[in-house]
Amino acid sequence: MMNQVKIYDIAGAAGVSLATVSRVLNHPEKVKESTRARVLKIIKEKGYKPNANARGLASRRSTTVAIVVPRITRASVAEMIQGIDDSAKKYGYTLRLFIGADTELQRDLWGDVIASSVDGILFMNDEMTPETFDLLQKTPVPVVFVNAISQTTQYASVLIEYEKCAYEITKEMIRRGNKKILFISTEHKYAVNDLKQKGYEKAMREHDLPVDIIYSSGDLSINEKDFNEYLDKRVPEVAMAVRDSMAISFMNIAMKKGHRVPDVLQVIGFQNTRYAVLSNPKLTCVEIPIYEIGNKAMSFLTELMKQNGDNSQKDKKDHPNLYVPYQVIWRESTK
Amino acid sequence: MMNQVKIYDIAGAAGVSLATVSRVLNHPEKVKESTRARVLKIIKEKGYKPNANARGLASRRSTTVAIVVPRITRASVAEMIQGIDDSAKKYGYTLRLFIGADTELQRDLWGDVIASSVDGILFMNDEMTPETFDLLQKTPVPVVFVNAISQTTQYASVLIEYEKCAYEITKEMIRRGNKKILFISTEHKYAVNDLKQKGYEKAMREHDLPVDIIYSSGDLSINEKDFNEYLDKRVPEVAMAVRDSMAISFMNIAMKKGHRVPDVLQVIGFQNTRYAVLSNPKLTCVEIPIYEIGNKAMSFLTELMKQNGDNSQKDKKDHPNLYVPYQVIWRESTK
DNA sequence: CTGAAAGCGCTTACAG
DNA sequence: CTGAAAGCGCTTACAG
Repeated sequence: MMNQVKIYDIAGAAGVSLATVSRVLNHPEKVKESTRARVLKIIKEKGYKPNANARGLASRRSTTVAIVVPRITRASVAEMIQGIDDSAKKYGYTLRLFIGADTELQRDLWGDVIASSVDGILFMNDEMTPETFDLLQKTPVPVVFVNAISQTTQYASVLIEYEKCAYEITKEMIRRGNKKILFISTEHKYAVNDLKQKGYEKAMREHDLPVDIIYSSGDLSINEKDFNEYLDKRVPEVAMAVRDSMAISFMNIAMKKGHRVPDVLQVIGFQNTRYAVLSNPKLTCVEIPIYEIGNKAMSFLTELMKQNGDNSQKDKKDHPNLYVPYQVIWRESTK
Repeated sequence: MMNQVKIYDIAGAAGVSLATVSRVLNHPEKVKESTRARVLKIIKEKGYKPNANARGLASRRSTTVAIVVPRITRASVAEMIQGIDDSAKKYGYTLRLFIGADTELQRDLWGDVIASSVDGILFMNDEMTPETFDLLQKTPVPVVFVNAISQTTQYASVLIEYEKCAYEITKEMIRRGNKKILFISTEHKYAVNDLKQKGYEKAMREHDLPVDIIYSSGDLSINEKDFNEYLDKRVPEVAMAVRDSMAISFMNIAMKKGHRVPDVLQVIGFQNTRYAVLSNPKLTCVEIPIYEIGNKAMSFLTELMKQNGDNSQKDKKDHPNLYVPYQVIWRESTK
């Protein structure tokens, strides 16, 4: 086991006090050019890195942010984290990862987040029970919602305009002459899926077309059962699902029943995961720029953290939602 | 901004010293039943959580482990992290996430890992340059390789027996009467893919069958080009790819060229991601129990961390690889 | 521009 | 079983 090099070692080797070494790292402009260079050289030679715990404790800034997600295996989470990480690196922040949904948050997880003394929180959970809201209120550091909505203007959200987006693509399919348009959503209520549904319904109603929605599980085998039953009764002209995986699952089952895609049935997904390109035919879908969302959320959080440091007494101001542009990727599952 | 409750507040409210509060949390058996209950009650009421930085600094144990991965968006990483997290929760550990490949490790990232004073490291990177090995050697906390190989017995690896696994499935396809078996690997060298290839080659040679390997990119559009070119020349009876996504991509292209799967061409992937179930036909593949691998790696790491605390002077012992059982999931892409 | 000193919020021998 | 005290490795007013 190595002895890690400490700030004392650097100070000793450079012939200065600890304070100076610390300043070289944290306020370089306050140190004379020549001594700064000398100290820096030794820091490099010895490979010195200040202990994050000690630094965090003394400065009350940990340059660490927490990512809080309900599940890490959700299709979009990994890429979002990649976006967050790239931005975090740019600003010199390090990441802590907390995985858990509402119930875990209630129990202990949020306490762990706070105790870890992060400087800010990226919150990706979409269930906002009153209890969770309460926890958020007691949180001493800024929180940004990432691809989720905060339901209050007190917290910033970074996401796309889901309602508008679903509205527009539905309208476009109507314009192309389709009337029987199915909307496939999740059984479990997610705020963002509700928004998509609202957009779909609005477009359908504006054209006096019948709203047709099924709610299914995130579990593929349950999906298959539900979709089989549905397709035994009728075949829509267009099926639009809140997730790529559900769209593809629906498409595969319809094709097995002999309905040709896109001739008879057209299928549209949401997200543009890799699934969309690996499906056969390739899936048309709304591309959610999830990397961008993560990236932007992190950089916005750095701004809030800066303010939070400057004037912690100032009362919380309202934060608008930040919208990231989306686009539709037309592929083989539509004509 | 809330004032976080400190250990002093608890001590004050309970009418005991800080030391006692601390003991209640860390060595409850050393505290009298009645005072323990009283302190615990107040801790709960006030929602007290010890500051992780301070605790880490004072105890030299942060109950935090680092996950180090080259990319978070790799197909298997999310599920592995889920496995790690579930185990970490059980043992009371918290996670830090460091994303970066070999070059970033060299530059700064490994230094960040060390500075964050984690108690242990879960290392998932598959490039082990001599420089990286050097960094590992200087690391003051235990390291466990997760679904990667350490190339030295000094570090434990948790993974499956890739070579054996590829050997056996190749042999099985030979037994079923196939002779033209293609192996599809990545352009970029990954140690685990080399193992798979070795197993494939061994089986082929044992039966005097010609080894046929193509190396392609992880990028799907480049894949498609490579696979198109290959298929213009010949069609194998079996194609086996190191990743599900490559297998599916190959399968889709072959089908577009009119080769029926599985009648003419059979396809096998590695991993058993969700892609495998969303493909049409559904993909046969070797299931890598990636969740289990993460889970087991974390629990093994806790053991090493315990030892590391007990006797940090003891010299490093050799650690064997820990193998997790795999299985083949036969689906529609084979007959 | 630099150093001595206090303090961040804990834990842990050491006494008693 | 409990408390007073030292110390973990830093940062940051405060003097000079």
